[in-house]
Amino acid sequence: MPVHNADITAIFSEIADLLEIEGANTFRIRAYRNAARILGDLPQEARVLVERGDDLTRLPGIGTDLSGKINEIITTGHCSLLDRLRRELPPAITKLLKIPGLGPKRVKALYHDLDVQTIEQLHRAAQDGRIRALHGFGAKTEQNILQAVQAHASQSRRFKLATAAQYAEALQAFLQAIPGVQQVVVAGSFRRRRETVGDLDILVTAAPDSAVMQRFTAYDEVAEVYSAGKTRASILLKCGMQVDLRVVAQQSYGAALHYFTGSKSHNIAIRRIAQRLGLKVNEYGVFRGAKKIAGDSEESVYRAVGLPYIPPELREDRGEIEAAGAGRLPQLVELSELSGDLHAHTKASDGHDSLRDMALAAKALGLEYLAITDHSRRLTVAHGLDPIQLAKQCDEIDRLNAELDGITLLKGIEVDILEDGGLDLPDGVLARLDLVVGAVHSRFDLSRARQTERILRAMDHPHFTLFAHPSGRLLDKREPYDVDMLRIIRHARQRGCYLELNANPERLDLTDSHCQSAREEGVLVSIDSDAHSTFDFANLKYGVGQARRGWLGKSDVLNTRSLAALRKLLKSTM
DNA sequence: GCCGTTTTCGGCCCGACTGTTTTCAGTCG
Repeated sequence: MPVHNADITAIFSEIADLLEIEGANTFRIRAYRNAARILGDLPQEARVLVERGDDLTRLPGIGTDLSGKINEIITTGHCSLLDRLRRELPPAITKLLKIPGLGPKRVKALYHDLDVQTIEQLHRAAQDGRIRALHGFGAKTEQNILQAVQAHASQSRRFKLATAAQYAEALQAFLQAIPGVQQVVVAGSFRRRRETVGDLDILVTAAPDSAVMQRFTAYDEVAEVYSAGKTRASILLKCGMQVDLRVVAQQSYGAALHYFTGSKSHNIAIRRIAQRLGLKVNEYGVFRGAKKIAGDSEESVYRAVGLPYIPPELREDRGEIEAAGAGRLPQLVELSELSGDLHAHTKASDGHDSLRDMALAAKALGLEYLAITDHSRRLTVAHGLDPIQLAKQCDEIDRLNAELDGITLLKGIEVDILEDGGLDLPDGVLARLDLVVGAVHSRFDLSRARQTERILRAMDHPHFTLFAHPSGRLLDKREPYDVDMLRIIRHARQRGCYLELNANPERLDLTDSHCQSAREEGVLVSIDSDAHSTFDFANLKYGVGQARRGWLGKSDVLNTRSLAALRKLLKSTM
């Protein structure tokens, strides 16, 4: 079995957990966590880098020791340090760290004094009242552990961005209406537009005498209050989502927003730079000694550490700080820059609205063109179109285009890519279309080699334009199929075709890192709604968020082109 | 364990809240 980066990440994370329980040097532990993160974010397999003879110590945070361990893992599939740690500590003990309120010190005490090794044993010890007797523990802590263990089974889920948005917007409106409240911003991974969010982080600026904390903890959707102080509170909503609220004075708005937006590793990197400059960054501002020199705006925070403003979507410590320092930050694409949408359905297949209604809705959004791409015949559950039905739809589009002003419908199809890489409709039929969107809707289980071959062959088809929802994943429901995405991206480059970034919040497919790869390889990405009703065009904003996370600028996105420019590009691929 | 415009040692991001203890350790974000 080849070793993937995810395997190395898992090993380093477990080492960090076990070292922490052992009471090792905290900076050594941090080095392993840092390395796990670096491997997790790496766009290429470390195995490939090693095979190519690359020096892994070029990666910041990887020194000779960790580089050696990565080599050991790739070669043997094991890490001797982890093997040793597992002999010294019970294997299930790191699971205890997942219980909120339990950190390494408490886990160590529970193990040494009560021989608690598993969550089941922890549950029993708490029920029996044995925990309260330990030094440093008490009745309240024992009670909290018991509750946390019981909640643990039902929790630890992440919410899709669009789901989180519903709760976030309601809470934002609620908080904004409280007297004394000035600004309310949903920060955290929500503001960074991650595809899923674990909790909501809300920043409020308010007058010192505002009742925002009392009102927040009394919000009628609150199931539990975890903590509530003067400036920070943490609650659980009835839907199972945790919300953290932070209140600061208006003059700290920028510093607090920066701090609360994260990511954690981005913030750490910024604080490190500040430190080298003799500055201190916290949520109240940027300080030289006791003197505050910045913090009213995020721009001022970045300026103080010698950097231009970095958009939230890029703040993952994946090279954005270096790019900002070198003046190489991309100008990220905006929703308003989309000129059209190249993937939409009507009630001819599995959509809900007519051609005309879809066209008018797209026009109302300010789009210049909309490609109609209903399913092809093989997808019977979606009432896919056969050649005759498709020809009829093309005639209808011609009639509508003659009639409608300000919006142009493009003739397309979302054609099934068959198991052997063929397309579900004959060449002669596809030739009449403006674009052909190919998609995989079956046989998700093929091996990596066969699935990749299948898609490459489909792209070789003379009329193939755009590869839809390239990984096939459904967030929380279906894993992506196994493909060599880099090969697909490079093949698209050779063939002159394009990749879709499907904006449906269930998909958000391409991933951010594959968007980055597409950009680096010079393959344009089309941000499409995959709308099945007029309402679904609203999802384009999630696609744009994902594109921004993938460093895409206007010029990297196919459907920022005007209709005339798009037609030229489409013609050159045919 | 990593790193260097303080460079091979001595640092390593910073603050809030809780519970236990009574001045602070542990945990979390």
